Amino acid sequence: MSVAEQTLSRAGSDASRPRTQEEIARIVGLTRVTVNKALHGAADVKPETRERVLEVARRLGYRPHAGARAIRSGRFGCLAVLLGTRQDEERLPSELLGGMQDELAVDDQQLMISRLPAQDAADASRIPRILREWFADGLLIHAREPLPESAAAVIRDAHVPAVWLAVKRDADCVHADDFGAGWMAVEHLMRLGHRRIAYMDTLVGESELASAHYSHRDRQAGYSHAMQCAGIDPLLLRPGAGADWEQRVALCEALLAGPDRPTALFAYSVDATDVLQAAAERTGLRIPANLAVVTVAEAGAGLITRERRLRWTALRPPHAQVGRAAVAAVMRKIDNPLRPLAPEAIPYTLDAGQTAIDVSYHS
Amino acid sequence: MSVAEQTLSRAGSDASRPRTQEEIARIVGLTRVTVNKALHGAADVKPETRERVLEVARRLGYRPHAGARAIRSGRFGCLAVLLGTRQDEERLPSELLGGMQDELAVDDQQLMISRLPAQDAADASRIPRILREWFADGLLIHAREPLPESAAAVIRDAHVPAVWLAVKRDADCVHADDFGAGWMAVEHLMRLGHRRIAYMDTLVGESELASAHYSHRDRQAGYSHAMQCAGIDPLLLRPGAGADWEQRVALCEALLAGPDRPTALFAYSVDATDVLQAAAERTGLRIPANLAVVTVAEAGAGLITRERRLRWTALRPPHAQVGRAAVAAVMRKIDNPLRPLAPEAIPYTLDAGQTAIDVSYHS
DNA sequence: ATGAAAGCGCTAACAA
DNA sequence: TTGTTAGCGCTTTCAT
Repeated sequence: MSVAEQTLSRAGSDASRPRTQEEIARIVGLTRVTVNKALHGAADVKPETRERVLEVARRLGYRPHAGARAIRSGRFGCLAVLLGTRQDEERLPSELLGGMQDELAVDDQQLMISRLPAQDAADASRIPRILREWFADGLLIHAREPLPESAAAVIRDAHVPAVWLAVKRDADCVHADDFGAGWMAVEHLMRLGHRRIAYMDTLVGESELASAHYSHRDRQAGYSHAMQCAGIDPLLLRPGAGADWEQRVALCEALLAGPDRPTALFAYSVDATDVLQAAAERTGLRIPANLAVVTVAEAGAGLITRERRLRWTALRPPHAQVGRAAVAAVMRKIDNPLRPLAPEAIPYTLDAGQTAIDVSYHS
Repeated sequence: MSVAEQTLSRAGSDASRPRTQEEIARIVGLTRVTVNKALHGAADVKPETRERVLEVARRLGYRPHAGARAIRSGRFGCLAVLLGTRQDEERLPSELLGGMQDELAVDDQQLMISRLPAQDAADASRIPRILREWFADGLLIHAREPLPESAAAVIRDAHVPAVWLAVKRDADCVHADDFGAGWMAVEHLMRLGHRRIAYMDTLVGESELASAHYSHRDRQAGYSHAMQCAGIDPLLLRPGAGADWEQRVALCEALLAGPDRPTALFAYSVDATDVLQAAAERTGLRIPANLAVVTVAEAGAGLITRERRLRWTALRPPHAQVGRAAVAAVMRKIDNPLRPLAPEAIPYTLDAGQTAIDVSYHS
């Protein structure tokens, strides 16, 4: 197809058509090869020639074609995040994304985002292109629950270096250290002199625990381990998903009303602190004057408004670090695809906040 | 380079090496051409041959090389989101992402996510690859504030079809209808019989209004217009960014304590409702029994806990629709790059919630 | 029903 | 200092 024909067939779209080294070459009166060298700053191109080439390239808005590069180099310079379809999988915490971007920037890599089909897709056309085609050098899989078998199979068959996020596996995964979170919460509270420390998880009941996200088991395990190391019996509150608001508050209330009530509590999530706040109010207890509270919460979580706009004492999920580590892991896996990577557990960080004070200040 | 050498130089990485039609052809004993046809289900390939090809392709984990495709077709089948670096630009609301993905799925397109460099980057190497190379067919720019000039220039020079999100421009933009939001809030409250309706924006002061995000001006303008249409004077509360928490509450308190205090209030954001709640409590007013409140809030925003866990009466930002519309717009622009697209303003939706009741029920 | 030839844009090796 | 040749993986056109 001649240039004239090209221009004709894409009438009007001229400005946004990719310019090629060939085009530059024609204008400057050189060959593609010399143009290429000039663009790459090769030593054996006359400086003056180089200038002319760069000038024309700039004028034309020339940009190298990533597809052509990918063919030659064997690398796209691009990773892909694969999102699950459950609500907590579909949403990518912005700090996680930020952490990924930070690490990606180190190697000047790009990021694609793709979503797994909602229904278990036997229908091949609904599988995202990122899995059907060779488009990214590696995969970051963000799915807290096991993937539908069809999807898992496609990923296996694609033979792409992949690392899993927020999941515990034998290898090739990066996740937050939830056992450590439980331990840290107890450690912090014990340093403040607390001994009777309870643990509450309002999201997952005892019966669903085995099949729930690992963090529910691990935070509790970390908590229990720390308690037992101190020679104290764990005190677990797990209303279960079946319990409604009133039942949950009542259960919590019963705990707080008892004679040897806990002086401190570690909450799985802010969801639990809502229940706790309601129960505390009913029993006339105040946070933190009568009850120390440590929870797990994003930095953006609300204040505890009931009292005096206090900031929660909280363990912050290490989203950014998980993102960075995961990207770094895939990059390593791209260089050496066959070697399994040891799982990485990234520690939470403690925000001392204002809802856990020394037990000696309790009234 | 021979196949043997290739295998050697990438020793160990064999499983994750892209397989080519050439490889399939060698195994099946055909040419690339026939293999290609078979893979595309061409009519002139013997069904039995086709089967053999597909079988080998599956066994090898063959996936077409997106780069090669892009070269031939002139399309990557991929859009890119460009994020600004301010905090509210860097974070992509998950519903916005979801909406984009929904629309992208229609045309089986991929999505890349890239970030503009933090400092105004004269340093060309810090410009994201998505702008330096030809990698995406179109751009979605998510930047509430004007971009640094260097970045804007690069985008212009790249000659990529681009649509702007959450910004008002003469053309090629998709944003929420904030004027409409102001209007809707007043309309809803007036239907409930309210007349004395105040407006409060705690984030941006009078002096910064002109340079702030358009939504601050538009929501107020929509509110004011609706009030004036009803023949009522607008009642504006805009403490300004300089005011601290106490000053903001005090200002609000003064308003609520007055003799002809408003019976309803429209808040720019939940930030304002925090102030409002504090002021209401001090003046002994209850929401919604004595004061109707409409705010703008994400679906995930907290409940108003102070009273009885009520859900805010709120205008929901149409993130998903904005995402869909923006993607659809870029796709149109890719087909016809020169033609400017008329700006699209997507309406908010009202969640009736529980914090605005009929004025006749007020006590 | 199958294949030969050509070309997309880029680049490395090797002349000239 | 510049150019020739070749090839990456895929696809279209035109033989055979």
